[in-house]
Amino acid sequence: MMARRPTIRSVAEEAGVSPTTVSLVLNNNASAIPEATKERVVQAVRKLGYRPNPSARALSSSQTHTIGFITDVIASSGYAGRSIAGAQELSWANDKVLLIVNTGGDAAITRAAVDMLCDRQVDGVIYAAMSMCGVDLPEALLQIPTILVNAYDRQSRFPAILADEELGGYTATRTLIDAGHRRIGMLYGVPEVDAGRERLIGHRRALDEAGIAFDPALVRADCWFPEGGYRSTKALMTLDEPPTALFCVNDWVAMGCYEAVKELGLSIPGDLAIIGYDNHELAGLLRPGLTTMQLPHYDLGRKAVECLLAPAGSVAPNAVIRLPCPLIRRQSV
Amino acid sequence: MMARRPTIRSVAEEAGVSPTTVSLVLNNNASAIPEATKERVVQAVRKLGYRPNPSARALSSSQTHTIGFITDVIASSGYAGRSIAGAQELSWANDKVLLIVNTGGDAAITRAAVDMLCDRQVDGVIYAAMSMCGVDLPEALLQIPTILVNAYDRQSRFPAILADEELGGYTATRTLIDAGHRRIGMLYGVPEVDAGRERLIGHRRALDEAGIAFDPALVRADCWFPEGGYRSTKALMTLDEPPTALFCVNDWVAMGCYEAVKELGLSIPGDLAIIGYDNHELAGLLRPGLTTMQLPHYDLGRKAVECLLAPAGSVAPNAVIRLPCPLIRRQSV
DNA sequence: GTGAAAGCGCTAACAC
DNA sequence: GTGTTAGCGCTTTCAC
Repeated sequence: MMARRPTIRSVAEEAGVSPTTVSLVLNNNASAIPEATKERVVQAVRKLGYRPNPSARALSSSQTHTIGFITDVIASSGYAGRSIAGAQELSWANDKVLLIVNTGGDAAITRAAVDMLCDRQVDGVIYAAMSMCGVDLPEALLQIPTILVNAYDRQSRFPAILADEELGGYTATRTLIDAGHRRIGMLYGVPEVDAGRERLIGHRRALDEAGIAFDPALVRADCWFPEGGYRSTKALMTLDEPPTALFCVNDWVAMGCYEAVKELGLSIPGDLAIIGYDNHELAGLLRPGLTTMQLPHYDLGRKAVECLLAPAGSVAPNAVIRLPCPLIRRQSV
Repeated sequence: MMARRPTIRSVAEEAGVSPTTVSLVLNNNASAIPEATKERVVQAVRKLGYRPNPSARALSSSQTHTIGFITDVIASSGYAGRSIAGAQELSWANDKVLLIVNTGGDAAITRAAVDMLCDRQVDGVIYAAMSMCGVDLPEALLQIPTILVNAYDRQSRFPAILADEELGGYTATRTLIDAGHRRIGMLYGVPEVDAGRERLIGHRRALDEAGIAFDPALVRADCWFPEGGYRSTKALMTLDEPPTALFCVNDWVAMGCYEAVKELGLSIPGDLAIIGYDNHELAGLLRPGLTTMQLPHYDLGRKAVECLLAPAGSVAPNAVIRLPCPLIRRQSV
C-alpha cells in the first residue's frame, strides 16, 4: 500500500488556511497575503513534502511547463545532443522540461509530432535541423510559439536561430591572413549545402578586405568527406604556385588534407596552414591539433529557449538571429 | 478569437450518446457496445476532429503515456542520440512520448530529475549512461518501472540492458582468427573502463578456443585515443615477431594504428589486419574502410522501451539483458 | 486578506 | 448496453 502524495488540500489543512491561499502563495500571486500566513503555508509544504501535481495544474491552467523539441535527425554526430543540452539547461533553470520528438525527416511524422505537441499543450516548440536548411512546417505550429534552430522557415513565419556561417568563413580566412598568408585556398563543399556557400562568401569577404585577389584556381568544390580533401589537397599542392594555407569547409575535409600533406612529405603548419570547420570530436586529437571554427549548437539551443521564454511579441516572427562560431585555436595555423 | 477544441462532451452530443460511451469506445473498453453505436461515435470524432486532452486524461487516469529518459551525457558523440532514437521509435509506435532530461552526470540534478519525473507521473523511466558503468540511482525510482541502458545498478534493483562487450571482443578476435591470423595483438583500453576489460576477456576466450596461447607481449594497455594507438602500434610492429593482426579497443585507437602503419610503410590489411570497436562515424571514411564492432545503442534504447511496455513483472528487477554488437565488415581485415 | 465554489476534460464505479 | 455521477488536484473568479 503506497502512501498517497499530499494534495493542496492537505497542505491547506496543515497550515490552517484554504487551498486558494496555498495556491496563491505557491504561484507568487500572493502580493496581498501577509508574510505570516505565507510562512505558515511554506512550513506546511515543507513538512508534508508537498509537490504540486503537474497534470492537475496543466488541466486547470492550460500551462504544461513543457517545451516541445523536434529534431529531424538526432542519431548521427552529437550536434543534436548539444542543442538539446543547451535548450534543456535553460529550460530546467526555468522549471520547464523538454518533450523531444525525432522525426527522421519524415513529413508525416513531423505533422503527427506537431499535433501531439498541440494536444499536450506545450508552452512552445523548437524545431532543430541537423544541417542548416530551409524547411516547410505544418500550419498547426502557428498556434504555438515556435522557433527554428539551425533552420529557417521558407515562408518566414517563425523566427530562426542560426550559426553565422558567413562570419565563420570570414573569421577562418581572416585568421589565415593574420598569420601572414596571402595565397589561401578553400576546399569548398557541395553547392546544395547552404552552410558551405555562406562560408565561401565569408572567405571572399576576408580576401577582399585584405586586398587579396580571389583566385578561382585555389578553390576546389566537391569536397565534403576526407577523400575529397585528400584529392583536392594533392591537386592544389602540385600547382605551380601552391597555396600556403587552406580553409576547409569542414573538419572531415581537413582530415583528408592532413593525410595528403603527410604523404607529400610536407608539414603542418610549416608548409601548409589548415583551418577547418565544425570542431569535430577528433579535431583536437589530430597531430597537429586542428584549428577550426566551432558550430554553436549548444548556444543555439539555449538561445531558442531564451526567445521562447521572452515576453510574447519581443521576437518578431521573421527574426533571424545569428550566433557566432567561436574560433578554436590549435596548432594547424 | 480562437476556436475551442472539441471536448468529449461535444462528441457525445454529436453522436447522441453520453460521454461515458465515447470514452469507452475511444479506450477500447467497448466490448459491450454494439458496432452501430461505435460507428456513430467514430464518425462524430472524425467530423469534429476531436483529439482527447492528455492533461485531463492524465489527471483522471494517472497515466501520462510518457516515458522519462534520463541521460548522463547527451552532448558528445552521437551515442545518446541513437539510444533516444531507438527508444522514441518504439514509444511513438505505442502512443507514448519521451520526456528527456540530461543530468551532465550531476547527482543532485539526477535526483531532481527523478523527482520531476515522479511528479509528472511518467509511465516508466529509462536511465541511459554514456559509457557503460555501474550507477547509484535515487530511491524514488523504486516507485516507477525503471530500466537502465548501458549501465547497471550497483544494488541490482533495476534491470539493465547492455551491449555484450565480451561477446563483441570474442567476435572481433574470432574474425581475425578466421581470416587466418595466429599472432593477434590487442590494444586494450584503460582498466577503469568496464567495456575495455570485457572486450579483453572476450579476446582471450577467442584465443583459447582456437588453441592460441595468449602472449602478454602482444597486449598493450593505456590506449584510448589515436595517440595511444599510434605509439603502441609502433612498439608492437618493431617486435622480433610482430603481430599480423590487431584488435583495437575502440576506433580512435584504430585510427592511431592506421597512422603508424602508414608511416612504417606497411599496408592494411596486407601487413597488418586491424579491427576496431564502436563503428565511429569516420570508420567508413578511412582508407581502407575500418572493420569494426558496432555498439547497438539504437537497439538498447528500443529494448528498454520494450521491457517497460511488457506486462509488469515480466522482467526481473535484477535482469541483465545483453544485446550483441554487430560486426561491420569493411576492408581492414 | 481569505475562502467558497465552479470548473478544467476526462475516467470509472455504479445504477438502470 | 448506456447514462449518471463523483471525482482526479489544481486554478481562479467572485464574494465576504
